Amino acid sequence: MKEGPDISRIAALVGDPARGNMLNALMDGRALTAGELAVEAGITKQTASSHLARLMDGRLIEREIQGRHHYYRLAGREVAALLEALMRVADASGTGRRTRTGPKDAAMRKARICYDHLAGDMGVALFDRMMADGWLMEAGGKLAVSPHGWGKLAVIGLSPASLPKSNRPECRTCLDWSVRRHHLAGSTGKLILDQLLELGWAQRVPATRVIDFSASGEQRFQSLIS
Amino acid sequence: MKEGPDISRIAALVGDPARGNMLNALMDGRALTAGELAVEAGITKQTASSHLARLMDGRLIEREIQGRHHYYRLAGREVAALLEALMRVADASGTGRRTRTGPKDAAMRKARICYDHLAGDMGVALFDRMMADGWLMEAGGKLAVSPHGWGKLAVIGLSPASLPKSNRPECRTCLDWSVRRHHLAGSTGKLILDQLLELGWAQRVPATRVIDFSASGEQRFQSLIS
DNA sequence: TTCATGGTTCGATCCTAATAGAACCATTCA
DNA sequence: TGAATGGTTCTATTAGGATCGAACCATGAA
Repeated sequence: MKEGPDISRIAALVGDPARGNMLNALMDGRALTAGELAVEAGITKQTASSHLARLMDGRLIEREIQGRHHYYRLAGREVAALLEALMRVADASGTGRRTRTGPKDAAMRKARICYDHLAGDMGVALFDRMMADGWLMEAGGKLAVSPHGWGKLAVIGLSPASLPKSNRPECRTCLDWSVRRHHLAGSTGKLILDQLLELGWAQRVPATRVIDFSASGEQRFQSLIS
Repeated sequence: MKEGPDISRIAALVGDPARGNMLNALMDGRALTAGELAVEAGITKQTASSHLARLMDGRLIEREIQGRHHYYRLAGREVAALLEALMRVADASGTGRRTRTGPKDAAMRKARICYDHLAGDMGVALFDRMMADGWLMEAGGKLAVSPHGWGKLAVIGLSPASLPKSNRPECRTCLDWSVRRHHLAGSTGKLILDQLLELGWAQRVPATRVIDFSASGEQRFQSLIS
């Protein structure tokens, strides 16, 4: 009776601290090399290689080989969503025992990248506004940006033509780890974040998932959603 | 460097097959005794007791003691959501290697209980209809049943007075493991499922999470959402 | 070719944690 | 009170897997 449900097979993969660190490092959607991931996890490259092979086997990550560099990335949104769900439970579980919320932690709660879209307080605030003001609409069982919504998004230079041609859902919701409410994911979520960075309203803090808004950028963002 | 992110601490708890089986058994929202969980996991009661202590420590489950019986249940919706997220990834990961979808599996995909609300094809179909036909509305940043929605729900004997007095969110969405789209959770989700069982349109299949609709029950359910 | 760099494979070691036997505690019932 | 049942604690055993040293393979540069 060593079979068990498949959920344990997956959970055990994330359950090792070294692999957890690796997956965490990949949460910003970028692809990292095996060596970088080894450093990230604080282990030697041999050990890292073994872990990466197991993660590949479990289809949690994907590999892209370029020359002698092997780049690894998360296998998809489902995996990112799983990691956020874990953080949410870990956050609830950890309260009361060691809630040492450092300064970087505060920045993470305010605004961060979640796979490829905006999360944290500001991500949730944006989504709230979109829902309350009818930026989104129901179309064929799926959620999409309404004409009114596109009118608003035109302010930051976006139009329906900006959407990539793919079968990826236009709008999705993603449950926020820190705020515990939904924010916007899907291709529109990615589109908006990309544009915020493009406009210089905010920038990524290297080696973290933090999104740092400039003073004027945050001001403009606030006026956009008010 | 044996610290690692907290996500690994939680994932490792689910990562053991015995604990995974236990949590899986608790996914139907009921509370089970330590002995029942031991049988469910195929281990002795001593071992089960040790596992349950660890799950308690990680705040994944809660205990309620009644006489000599110790009842365990999932600690909350977040935990149930985590397990569904795991199933979703496990499902995607497992395809291609052993997709032995048995008959019970088909029933699970059609209709099942997810913590305390309806999931599967029928749960998603209900939620789609609710969204498309304006059964829900935005109120103070939260989702709630609209007057029109209550009119529809009156058909199965529900009214706003049916809602329990609690601070639990009235409506929430839960990402469906099998269909990979949202279905309705929250107190309204529980309310509806309870009523469907009460009316005899469907019943639970013992020892599983399957919800079995009667022929006439399914027919009436379909006419409700069409 | 030769050397340096980035990754993987192999083998040996070591440590954690899952497991069950035995004993113990608490509650219910006769 | 004593017997039966449900759970927990303690202990020793055992197995799986995380780890790294060493060797090996592939790519790119000199």
